[in-house]
Amino acid sequence: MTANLRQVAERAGVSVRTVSNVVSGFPLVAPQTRERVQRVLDEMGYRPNAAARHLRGGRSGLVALVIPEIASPYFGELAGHLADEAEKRGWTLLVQQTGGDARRERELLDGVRGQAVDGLVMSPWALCPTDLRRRPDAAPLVLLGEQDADGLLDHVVIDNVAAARELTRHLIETGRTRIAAIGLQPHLTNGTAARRLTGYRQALAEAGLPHDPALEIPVAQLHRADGAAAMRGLLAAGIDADAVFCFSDQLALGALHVATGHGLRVPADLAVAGFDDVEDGRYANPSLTTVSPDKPAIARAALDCLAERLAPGTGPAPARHIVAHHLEIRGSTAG
Amino acid sequence: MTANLRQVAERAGVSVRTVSNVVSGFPLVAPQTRERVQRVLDEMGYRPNAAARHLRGGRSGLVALVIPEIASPYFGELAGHLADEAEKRGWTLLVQQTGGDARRERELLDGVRGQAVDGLVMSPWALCPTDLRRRPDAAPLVLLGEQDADGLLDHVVIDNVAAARELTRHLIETGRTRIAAIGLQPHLTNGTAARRLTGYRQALAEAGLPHDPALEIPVAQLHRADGAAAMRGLLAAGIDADAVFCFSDQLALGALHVATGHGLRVPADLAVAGFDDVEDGRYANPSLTTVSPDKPAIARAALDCLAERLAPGTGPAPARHIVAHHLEIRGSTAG
DNA sequence: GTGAAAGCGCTAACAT
DNA sequence: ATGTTAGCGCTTTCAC
Repeated sequence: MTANLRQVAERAGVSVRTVSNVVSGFPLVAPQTRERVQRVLDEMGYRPNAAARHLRGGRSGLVALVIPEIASPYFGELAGHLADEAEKRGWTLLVQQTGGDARRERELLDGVRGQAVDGLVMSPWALCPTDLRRRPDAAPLVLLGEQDADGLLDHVVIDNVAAARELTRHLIETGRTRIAAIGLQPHLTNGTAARRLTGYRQALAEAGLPHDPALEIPVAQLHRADGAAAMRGLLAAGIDADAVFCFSDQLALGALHVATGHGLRVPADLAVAGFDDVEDGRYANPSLTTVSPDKPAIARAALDCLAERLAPGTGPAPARHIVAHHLEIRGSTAG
Repeated sequence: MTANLRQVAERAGVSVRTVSNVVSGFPLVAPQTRERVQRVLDEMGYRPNAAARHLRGGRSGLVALVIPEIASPYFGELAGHLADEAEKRGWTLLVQQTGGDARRERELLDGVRGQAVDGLVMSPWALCPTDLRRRPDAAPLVLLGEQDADGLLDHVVIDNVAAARELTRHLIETGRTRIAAIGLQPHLTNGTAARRLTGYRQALAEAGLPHDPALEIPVAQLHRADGAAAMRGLLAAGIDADAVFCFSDQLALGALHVATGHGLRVPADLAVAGFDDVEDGRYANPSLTTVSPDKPAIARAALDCLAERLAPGTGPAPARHIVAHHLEIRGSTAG
């Protein structure tokens, strides 16, 4: 076992109290005592025991990231930023996967194992705001993505309506008129897809383009396979789209793969655009036009939010935190 | 605060001991008592306090994944499998990023914040086996990737030499004779790239093909950008390769992007192959031939290894755990 | 400026 | 089969 306070105290000939003071930087210690204690501390390679601190003080230094799956590129990139930001604040990030399953989301919210975390950053798919709020004296929670829970829960988002409208407008400006939208998720409580659809429809309406329900394609998940399936469906149905706007880069990469395999030239015959700006998109052939959310800012906003809730006092009311985004125009729409 | 054992005991009219027995499933409790206590437990929504358990028993239920970056698709997919496997064993996975930096690797090994974990799964880039072994009474450690540390440290690997040889042989069998290898990393302590190079050279030698140092390209990192840069260098130097074997899918996707952008037809003019079988590769245009390591098996092997070290007794000597792989032949080499 | 000691919630050794 | 209690390592209140 590693040395504890009592052992250090004995060796340094002082009390546990004094050693604790030195370790925690408490000011009222004689400089000479401090120095001697510090030397013993170093000699013995003292490390504060996290469990004891946690038991005593109530803080574990752990923040949980609760997401459908870490293997998804978007969540992977986000997790990277969150881990970095957490580190800066003296926290450590822990990952819990839900697979988008309601029971698992509930379990993790209630803290089956997460009980020992100081806060949660969660991207819910199956639980609605009402469910999410039902958690007696639990750790602070901040949500990622649209939730229709303004004022009830903290959540970090980009302006999905505006972003989808901008991207659709870009497609229209480059001459496309038959623009499909792939990625509706009517089965999810998470309102992100719905907002993107709204932005898409707004841009069409603004341009005076007709709105064709046959061009709005739902998907089961946001994986490449789902985008591929949607594209195959579009082609099989003989629907003559000249652009597809996918609600995630993964969907777009799947669609791009199928379109190219079908002999379509992108972007000449068909423009393809995505959402998220994950690294895969940049190196696709052709590289993918997409909406780029400011991911480091999302990570910062989420952790700032938790930090505020953990600070003494109740902090501000739960809010919708909007983070910047920009359009990243690349070869798949503007070759 | 949530209810504790004492409060439950009072309400149920028994001692803490009995409640503890019920919670932990200790057999010697009268069925009738057990039932009554369980009811109170449920009523009060009792949750064991992780910090107290940890302080008392020494187990935190946490396993740290220490890797260069979680945003990399390979590590993302692996993290997903590790999180699932950890969950099955009652562990929670925590992520620590090193950026491949030696000081940071050292820090995390010594447990700056990781001190409270039951074990570490690490992919070292900067520290050598000697450094890795220098850690007094720390948590069990299992390494991912080649380490030249047989018998000294537990590590989980695939047979990189064989895998690289098989892939190179496949390229030769499809008629390629000028095969470049992209991904040498002479600056890393991690011997993975070196073994893949060995396998590549063996296959060339077996086929009686000359070995050309100009075709062996080192890279700084394993990102798509590095693969792209290497491919650009190859083209700029006017080197007439008919295939490139990249030591990661990320490198291959970068190379593919540049080759295609240069007007090369893949695989007709140039075959491109990768390593890792990450999902991006499957949906690339054309889809990427690659070596597919059994990632779920890697996750299982790593955690089995930690579990053995944590079990009472010292367990078997540190060993090299070899996991299966197979060749995944796709359009980028065999269109 | 420093020491003594209580107590966070749990497990397990020791009693009965 | 169940009750009592020491003690894990730390922080902090209360004394001096």
